Amino acid sequence: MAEKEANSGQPVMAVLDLVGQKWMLRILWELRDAPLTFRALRARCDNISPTVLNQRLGALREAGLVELTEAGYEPTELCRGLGDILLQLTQWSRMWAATRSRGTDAGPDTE
Amino acid sequence: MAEKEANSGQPVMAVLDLVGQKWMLRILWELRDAPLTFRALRARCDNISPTVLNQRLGALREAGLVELTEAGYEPTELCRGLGDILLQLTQWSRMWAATRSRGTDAGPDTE
DNA sequence: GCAATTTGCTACGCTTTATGTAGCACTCAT
DNA sequence: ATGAGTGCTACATAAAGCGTAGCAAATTGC
Repeated sequence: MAEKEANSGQPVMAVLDLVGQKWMLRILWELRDAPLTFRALRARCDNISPTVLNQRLGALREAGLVELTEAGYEPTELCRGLGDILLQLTQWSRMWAATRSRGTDAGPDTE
Repeated sequence: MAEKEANSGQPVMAVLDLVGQKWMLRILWELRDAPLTFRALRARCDNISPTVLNQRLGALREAGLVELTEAGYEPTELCRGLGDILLQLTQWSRMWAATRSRGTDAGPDTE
């Protein structure tokens, strides 16, 4: 089916707006495995500024994608599908990196 | 923790850095179907500033994900897998939007 | 009780990035 | 030559992010 709807109002636009923000994908990706405390998550995210981290987490919580439990911040069940997509992104990135290194010879591959 | 500063060298980190930039996902998403000229792409992206658009396109071209042909900017074959992932993101976003719209008052979370 | 530690999170000054308008150099059709 | 299209740049302004410091609350140990 052809998607010819107007861009405005489309769900994907909201998602792109949300997830397209800086650090957003990284945050979700870091939470993919286990819950992390605010500080641990911050440390994983290259010591992102706590101001921004809190803004992002606020947006994610409001979007119902992340929640703060006793164990720390963790993705909700609703976020699971998004996590799968991020996993595919990870897999694709390996292929992409391999193709890249063939062209520019960026060096050894750690994974 | 399994990985630490080795994150910096992981392919997925490079991808997250690249596509995690503002407008990046949107640009790739707008190019999903047909090639677009610089100006058309700009118009689709809510009239993004040409400065930023050019920066992003430069990064995408350098990454081998987008190229400028006679028809305009279009994703490369290498970008195809990424496009599929974005398509899944689109599908997921519909489910997400649906859950959101009926979940505003049906949430067990009370604050 | 009291101090030390850890939690989520905020304040604030500074730097980086994005915005928006205008316009350049070029190509092509008229 | 003129006009309209192209990709792209300059520049001043506004917004966003950064990084350090620190707060209030909860927990732990003594």
